[in-house]
Amino acid sequence: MEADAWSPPSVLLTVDLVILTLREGRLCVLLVERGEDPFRGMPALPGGFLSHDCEEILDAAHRELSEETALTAGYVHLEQLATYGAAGRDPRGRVVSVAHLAIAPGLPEPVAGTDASDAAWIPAESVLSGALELAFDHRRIVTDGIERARTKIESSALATAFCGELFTIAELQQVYEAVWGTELDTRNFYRKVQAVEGFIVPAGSGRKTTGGRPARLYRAGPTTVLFPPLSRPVPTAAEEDTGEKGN
Amino acid sequence: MEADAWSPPSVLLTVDLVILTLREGRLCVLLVERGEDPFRGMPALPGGFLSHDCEEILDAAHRELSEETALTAGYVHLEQLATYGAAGRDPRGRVVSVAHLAIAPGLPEPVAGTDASDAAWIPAESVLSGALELAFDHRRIVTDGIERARTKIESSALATAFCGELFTIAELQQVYEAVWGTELDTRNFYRKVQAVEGFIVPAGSGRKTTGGRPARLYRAGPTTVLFPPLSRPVPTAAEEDTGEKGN
DNA sequence: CCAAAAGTGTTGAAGTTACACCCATGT
DNA sequence: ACATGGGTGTAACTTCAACACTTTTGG
Repeated sequence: MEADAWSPPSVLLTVDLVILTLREGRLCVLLVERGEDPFRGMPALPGGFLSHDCEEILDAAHRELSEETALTAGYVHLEQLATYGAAGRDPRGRVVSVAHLAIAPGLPEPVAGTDASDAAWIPAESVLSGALELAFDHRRIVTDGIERARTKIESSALATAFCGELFTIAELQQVYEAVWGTELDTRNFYRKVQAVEGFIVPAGSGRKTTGGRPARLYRAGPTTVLFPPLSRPVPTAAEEDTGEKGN
Repeated sequence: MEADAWSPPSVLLTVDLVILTLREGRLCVLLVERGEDPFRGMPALPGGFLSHDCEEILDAAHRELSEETALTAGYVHLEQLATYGAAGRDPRGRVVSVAHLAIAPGLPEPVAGTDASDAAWIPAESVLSGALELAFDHRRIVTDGIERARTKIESSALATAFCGELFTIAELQQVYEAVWGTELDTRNFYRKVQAVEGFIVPAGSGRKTTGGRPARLYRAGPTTVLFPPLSRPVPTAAEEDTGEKGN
């Protein structure tokens, strides 16, 4: 844009993934232990450089996702989160990272990663509270990702991405409770969710497991925008610890 | 992350700006006519490459903003929007753009840009409707930026960024009506806005201009999150033209 | 006095919360 | 039968849209 002889600086581009899931009713994020030199041995988000010159950013995120989890790509929600490019964030030089948010149904396996030295599901609160130190600016990225999820499940069908193909309303409620860190009234939730046209649609039969009356099964419906939205309960007074309510 | 000899591909990084304002009650976006070769002569978003190796992305956005508008930097809202990096989006090579959203109070001057060949405020609907063809993927970026503004004024104090330091409630209402493309009830809006603690705070005296009872003046308050939110009226039936309601 | 815009009161409809209650299954 | 969780009804309360009405200015 200035003189002809001037040439613009180039940067290295990475994608990082905030992969969220529910394990035993708790919101968890996938972290890997870094095997390479900057921040070696420290937990970090899965991610990496673009693999070749013309790889699409979203494709790169999908590639990293399948490298880190054994997920049949169709059933995972993946969206761009934000871009982090502070000059000093990576000691190797100017590295700009396009962070993505992925939501996966609860994988039973702890996921022994193909690529990374070690991968593990870490409870979100461990990261939010600052108890666990992450490499680079990854704590900030996780915080932003969780905040995105928290606001987005209010008005979009994102919460169903935490469930498998078939789920009960109680399971869906657990998603909301885990992500928001609140408790909801089972009976009101039941109707509120069903009142949203096309959010969830019934599937055939019921199942029981938990030892009461068997619950009906649903699958995600065509609706992506929830109306009316499921609004997060207001924090009644001074209750703002690390995401959990006064326990 | 793979072999030691492999070196990751690098990309060129630009920032692009979706600068929104209100002019005569209409939502407008600032576009420049490109003077350089790719898409020369076509309208495009203001923006450009990072100026030097270690320039912060947000700083670059601020720099482009002040190059294009004569705004006293303190009074402009600026936030990251999203990153666009499709492989074929720029014929010059792999150029990744971090788009930003800026909200400015209505500038009276048509802004003869310092840097660009020509700059003009274009009504948002001209871009949304597709009537005007933009360079690169800039139409998409403008669409995303407007959508962001539309949803964000519901639950954040962003709308005040469209007004000057002092404004009347009627002026604030015009912001909502222009951005959403709907009409609102003056009297309900009046109370709803004041019911949000710390959203707007009164300033000294009143002014009249429009020839009725003079209105009280307000300034933006400390609150950034609006509770309860100002919810966008539901589209009653089949009314979804290009952002305007059936006129 | 009249027009025009600011600001206030009120009412009926709709939504939300809280909780009592019934239903269907395993043991 | 009874414990356990699924699902239904409903009354009290809150919020909201709609619109009549009063206030304050300029001409």
